[in-house]
Amino acid sequence: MATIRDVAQLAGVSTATVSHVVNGTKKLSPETTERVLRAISQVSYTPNTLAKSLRLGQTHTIGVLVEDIRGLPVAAIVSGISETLSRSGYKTIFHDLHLLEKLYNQYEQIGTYRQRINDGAALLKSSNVDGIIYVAMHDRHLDYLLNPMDTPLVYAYSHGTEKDTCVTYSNRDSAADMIRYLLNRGHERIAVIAGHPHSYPTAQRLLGIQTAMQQAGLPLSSEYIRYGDWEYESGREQTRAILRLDPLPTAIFAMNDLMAAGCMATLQEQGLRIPGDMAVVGFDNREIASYLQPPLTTIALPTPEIGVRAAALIMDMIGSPAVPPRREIIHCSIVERASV
Amino acid sequence: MATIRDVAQLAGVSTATVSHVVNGTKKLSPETTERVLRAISQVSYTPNTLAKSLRLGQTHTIGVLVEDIRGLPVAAIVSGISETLSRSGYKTIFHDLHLLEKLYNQYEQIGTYRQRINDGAALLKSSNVDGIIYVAMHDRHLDYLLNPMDTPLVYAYSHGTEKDTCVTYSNRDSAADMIRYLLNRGHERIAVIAGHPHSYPTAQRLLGIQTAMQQAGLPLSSEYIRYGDWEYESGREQTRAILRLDPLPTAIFAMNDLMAAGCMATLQEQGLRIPGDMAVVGFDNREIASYLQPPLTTIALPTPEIGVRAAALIMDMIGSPAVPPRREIIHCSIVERASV
DNA sequence: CGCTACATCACGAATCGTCGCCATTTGTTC
DNA sequence: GAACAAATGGCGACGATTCGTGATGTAGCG
Repeated sequence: MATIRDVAQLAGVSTATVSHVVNGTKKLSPETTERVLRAISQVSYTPNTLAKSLRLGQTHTIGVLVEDIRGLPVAAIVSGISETLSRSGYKTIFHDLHLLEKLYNQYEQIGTYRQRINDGAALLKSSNVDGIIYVAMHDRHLDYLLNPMDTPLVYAYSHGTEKDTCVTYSNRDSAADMIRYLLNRGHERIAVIAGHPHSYPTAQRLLGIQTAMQQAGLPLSSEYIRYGDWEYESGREQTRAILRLDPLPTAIFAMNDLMAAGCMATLQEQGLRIPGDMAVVGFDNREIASYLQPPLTTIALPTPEIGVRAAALIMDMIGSPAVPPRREIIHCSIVERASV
Repeated sequence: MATIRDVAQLAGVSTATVSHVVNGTKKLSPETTERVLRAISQVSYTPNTLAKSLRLGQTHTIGVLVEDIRGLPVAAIVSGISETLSRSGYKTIFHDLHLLEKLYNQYEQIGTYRQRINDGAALLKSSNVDGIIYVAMHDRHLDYLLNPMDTPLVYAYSHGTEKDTCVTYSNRDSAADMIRYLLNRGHERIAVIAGHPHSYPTAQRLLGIQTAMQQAGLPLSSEYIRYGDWEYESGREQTRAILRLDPLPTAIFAMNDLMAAGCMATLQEQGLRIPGDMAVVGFDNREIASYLQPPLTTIALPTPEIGVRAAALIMDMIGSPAVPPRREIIHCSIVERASV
């Protein structure tokens, strides 16, 4: 590999001059510039990033710390991050925490979680990244990224604490939007299959649902709210319970597509037609939503946008480290299919 | 940040000695070692990776060049790569080519594909990676990674040329396995919904299917082989065509889960029961397979293993660059569900 | 014409933090 | 006292940037 010295020698100038030509740091006479440029292309010189970084103390590299890339939203967010970063000449160093592994979910080895996260952050820091983006779907790990960072940090999807910069989506407003969508189509008795009762998204979405119902002057009886665990099977169970309600709702809002799928299967087993006898909507817009029969109307997570914004924010923070924390909340959109 | 010089000064030794303690490069007296170690923890010294890499010409970093992280198998492979790499102390620098974008599929801007891929490779090389893993689902871009690499290169999932090192899965044997599986359950008339007629996986899988049928001494009439385009809708179309066959097959083997889903939907619309009237199997084991009614029996891609092996190979190649190209083919397994 | 003043342009050398060759010191043994 | 082993230190190199400075040319002015 050719070095700056080779170029300097060939062009008959000093390395300083070559550096200035490459970086446009100083005005140089046209002839010199020309000569250097020719030399550069002759030996096909590329500046050594390592040397540059060592000297400058900047690597133009962002660490992306990821809960688990196998999580769909995570992959889509990383996609947005990666694109934005590389457009601006930043490199992405990727570290997967593998937090979705069955093993760890089962045993809830909190200590191990914390250790993995902090080790990951340490690894990234030891790679001299200019900033870190933490991408996680679950908020329960958030506390673990504890030690105050000297490196700029942005949370993508998850929230961090009030003092952190984050980019996420709106649980409340999206749920409210969906309710209004159903209301506009004449559904007044709406049952809800919520997620885990104590989880943050469940609470927020419920809030949005209540708000929207109240604004419409409609009651939301607690019998119409059933709690699942985000899994397919719980969608089935809760639907069976809903079918024992009297009067029956005309629409069911499941808080994710998996439970919506379970709901639809149960409904159809009972001989109910969708959307004729019962409308069903979901949340997440996972792949499965478009392949259900009928295709499911649901809420699309703004995953690429989250990535794009997170990348933009981290680059801002590197430019001016003293900016106050920002919290961006991106709106979700409703994907209309055929289940309403 | 503390440097090696700070440690040396505090411990009253030379930087060379500190270096030897840190890297275990030379035998040193226990007292000196002890003293240095204490100094290290006192100033909480961490070797500067950048300086080390510059000096040694090795970054302990692997570039992962990815077709598009939003592709499911790609994400799972990257997951395996990342885990294996970080276990061995390697860092992953990630570059997404975004090749799944609608825009580019529509216009087939070949020039742009090639440019993206080569730019990506150049970017990684300019980051001084020790090796590159190229992860792509489609083989049609393979030619584009043209310029002979001075950097070790492994293809994961896709194949490269004969002279390249790659890790992939077995199309032929897996398809043959699936046929035998059906045969063993008494199905003798098996229809196939293949992918694009000229694609590599289609050809290979067809080969496997023919072999297995021949070995069983059964005919495979060309009428029983229909070509789709890997998409859901084509699964529906080809199933309609299959239903006009006489005699009707007793099982349908779709070459991916999406087409299998379309197939099942059409079958059920026609009042056929699965697996009672017709067995259906797929290929890929995408998420959707487990949520179909009935859950789909299919072939699971060994995606994490591909990643793990690719990572292992690239590390081998860095250790001894002169090893001849290796081609590893990993077996797929059948995931039994309820559609047979 | 001769001298100073001032741009303009390019260079030298130090610096970033680490490692490894080679040399030197110290201690041991015959 | 020579020979040798063990332990440690000095110093340059990796490749690029940057500050201060020197060389050169030109204009202005008495």
